[in-house]
Amino acid sequence: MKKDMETKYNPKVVEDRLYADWVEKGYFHAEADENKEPYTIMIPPPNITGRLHMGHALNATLQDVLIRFKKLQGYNALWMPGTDHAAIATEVKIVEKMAEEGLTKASLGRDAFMKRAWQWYDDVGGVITKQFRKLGVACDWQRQRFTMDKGCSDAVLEVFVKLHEKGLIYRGERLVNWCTQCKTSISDAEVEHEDKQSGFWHFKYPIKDSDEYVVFATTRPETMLGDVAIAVNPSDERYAHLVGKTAIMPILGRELKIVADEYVKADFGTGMVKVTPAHDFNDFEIGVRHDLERINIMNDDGSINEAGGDNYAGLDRYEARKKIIAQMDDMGYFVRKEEITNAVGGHDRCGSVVEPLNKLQWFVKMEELARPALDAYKNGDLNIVPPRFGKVYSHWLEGIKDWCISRQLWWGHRIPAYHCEGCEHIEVAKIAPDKCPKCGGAVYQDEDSLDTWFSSALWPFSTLGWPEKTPELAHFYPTSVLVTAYEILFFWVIRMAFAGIEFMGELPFKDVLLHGVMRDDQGRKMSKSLGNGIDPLGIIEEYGADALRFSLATGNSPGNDLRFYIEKVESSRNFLNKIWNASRFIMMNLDNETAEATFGCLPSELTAADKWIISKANTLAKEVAENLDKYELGLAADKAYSFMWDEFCDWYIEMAKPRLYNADDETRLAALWTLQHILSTGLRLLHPFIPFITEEIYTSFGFGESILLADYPKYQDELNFPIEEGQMEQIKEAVRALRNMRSQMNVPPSRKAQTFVVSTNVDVRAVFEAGAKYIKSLAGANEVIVLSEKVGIDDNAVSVVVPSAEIFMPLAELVDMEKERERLQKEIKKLQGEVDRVNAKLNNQGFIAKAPANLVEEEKAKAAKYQEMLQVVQKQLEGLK
RNA sequence: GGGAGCUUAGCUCAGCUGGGAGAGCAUCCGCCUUACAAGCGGAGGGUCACUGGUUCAAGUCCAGUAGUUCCCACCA
Repeated sequence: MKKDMETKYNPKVVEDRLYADWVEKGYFHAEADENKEPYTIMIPPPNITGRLHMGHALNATLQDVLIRFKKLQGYNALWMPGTDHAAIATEVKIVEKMAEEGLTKASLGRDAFMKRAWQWYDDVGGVITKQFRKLGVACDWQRQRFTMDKGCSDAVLEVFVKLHEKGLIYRGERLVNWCTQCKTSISDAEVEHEDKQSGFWHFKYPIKDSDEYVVFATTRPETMLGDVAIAVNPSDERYAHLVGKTAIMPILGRELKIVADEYVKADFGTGMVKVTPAHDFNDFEIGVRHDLERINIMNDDGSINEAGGDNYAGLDRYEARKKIIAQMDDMGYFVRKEEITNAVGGHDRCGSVVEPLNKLQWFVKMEELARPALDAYKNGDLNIVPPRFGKVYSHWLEGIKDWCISRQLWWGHRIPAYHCEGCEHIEVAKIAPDKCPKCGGAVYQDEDSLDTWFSSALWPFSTLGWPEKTPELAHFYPTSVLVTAYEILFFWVIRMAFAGIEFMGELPFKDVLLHGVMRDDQGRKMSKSLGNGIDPLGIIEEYGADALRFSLATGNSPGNDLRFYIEKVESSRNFLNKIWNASRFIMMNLDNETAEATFGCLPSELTAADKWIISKANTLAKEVAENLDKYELGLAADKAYSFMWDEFCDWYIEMAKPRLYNADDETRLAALWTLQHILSTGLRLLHPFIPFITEEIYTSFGFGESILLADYPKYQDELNFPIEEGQMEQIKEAVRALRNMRSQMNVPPSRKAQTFVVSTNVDVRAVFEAGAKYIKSLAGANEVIVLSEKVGIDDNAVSVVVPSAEIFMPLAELVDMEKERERLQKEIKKLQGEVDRVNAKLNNQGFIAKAPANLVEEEKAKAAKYQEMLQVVQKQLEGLK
């Protein structure tokens, strides 16, 4: 059992070995078992194109803390891992790679492209999950899934067909957000609006058979090629006479209806709006109301098509813009240019400006699906942490528009719709029909694929086997908590919520824990484009996964962004080393015999110090578990940290030393027992945060086969020792006071002195008799004499006061009486401050009358205590004079 | 145009249901005390952005102001 331990903890030699061991022993694997209570987390599946970044590290750490915590608590804990096919992101990468070889999608063809894409998946799709393992995540890798694997794809088909049957999926011509670079439609959630400085060009169009003009302004002059009308507000008297007349778009000579529509604001701009139904969402609506033609003037790549006329066809949209301005100017129809800032939509993947284009696309009707997801939140069935994001959730659902789910991509789930070549019929089915069920004509599958979030929305149940009724699905669904960044709320959380309700009949998770995004040390969001990301793998290489994890889990609260500081990792590393060395110390003092002897149950000869630390650990266990259950991971970690370092290492271990070093001490075994008990408790409490080092130490001591098989510490009444806690606090206070005094008086640590404790209280004297050894070892006393009155003590001894006792340390030759007076005066000032503050409270009639009785009593006790201490110090000062 | 967050020690941040302001890092002083110098002991440092309100009591609850960050939004 006894092992030699290095003076410094070296994660490198530990982490990979332990992780392989955990996986091999199947500790992360969970089977459906109706006799156990499940605890389930579905990982937010990382993109297969991705590389591990700090955001993953944060996200994974939080989930791992929760999973390990619940596992130790005895739950049947399942953390389901997997990856996302990331339709656009992946396809873009593959296309880029192909371009290097001079290939294009068109030249390769769909089948060959897909073959290539799957090859790429086989080659690199597993990289990200390998990287996750370095973090120590307790994922059930046997159950790893991929959004495009057979099961998940079946679920996608099932959902598509079912929603279609219910009439919730439809195909229609609508304006969609179109990325001219990726040449696909994208959803509203994928558009990022950014305020940009933009030209605001004013033009006039002549009115037919009149010498009047309509004057309007636009930020996108190229869309004038698609103008079909001019609109004014119906109540705008200035233009009432124009309604019904016809304006002329001079470049194309097209006739434009002048219509009245409420959408137009009379007091903005000129009060006249050009209407381009095929290229603007509002104009589209106006067009519907007034039955206007939709003239599409743009190709998929953003260039102008033949509808724009011979002079413009083929020109890029921005070239066309310049040319139109110039031509309108030449023709005398340009009025002026202003500058305004307006929100320009860009594609969140490639950044290029999104064009609203009129396209035939597939949509999910959202209203009916959104309502129950909204109700679930309003009923309180969905607990969002922190709660403020609940408003964001409900606001988004309330204003939700139909979801454009078709993408003009090949990498993804191809839409299970089959078009008849003969009639107009479209057959939606899981299995491709041989021929058209209507007319018997040949059919071909729809070319489009689905938005990547369509499959992610099903993740909580598709990964458990749905639509099959598997035991896993019955046992592990709904999941316990979803942990993700608040950025993903719209994309994913909301869609999982309504998909879960629709297909499983209940929400896919009870709690949603939202965390912030990672920022660099200057507060900038870590991003690829800024190049300010810090590689978690590099940090792990240098400091270990535990240090990284601990630094991510502490000092942070849900929903708040987190700055990455290497100093914080270092301080976490130092903490690990502290635990390591404390363990090493205990190990050094154990031999085979004592280890065996101290292994049993609670020994009867526990001292006050033992009971004090046992009691503290007992309370800690309760608090840490409570914090974790409330997702206060940072608080939980902080508490465990300060207990292990400040209480256990700095006080208890130091107190145990004299007992350990004295072979004759009859409480020696009790100390060894307590050291191990506390160490074991602390390791188990900390294990969710720092799994590797805790496992390494736990097994080195032979506490068990694996800490993963251990029980989480539980609060036990019989381990609660309030009296001993009070006694030890008194000893600690005396030690602190003496140390403080010695430091202020510049007494070298090597200078030991006789120490007298004087108290009229017999119980207090007993406490100090028992605690004498601690005052000796911790406060530089070579002898401690406990007295009931001050006799036989050098008048020039320096003194400190603690509640109910006075302590003297004769340091004659070292003491500067002037300094001592100053010190005592300072002490008096401090105590006087306390007395004043407490008295102010007690003199407040409102406080006495309305504050809780126990609080008033406490304050009274404090008043008495400080008053007494103050008098004692004052007497000491007088004694010096 | 809506909505939300943040403002606490030099820096980065905690502070749960209101009851004597905390941590880490940094700074200063003293220590190679046989687990650990990635350490030990001690110290300094904050009118908790501002104003008002509720309360016996406010960093904490409410209202407003300022600065700052973010999200949503079709003002051409």
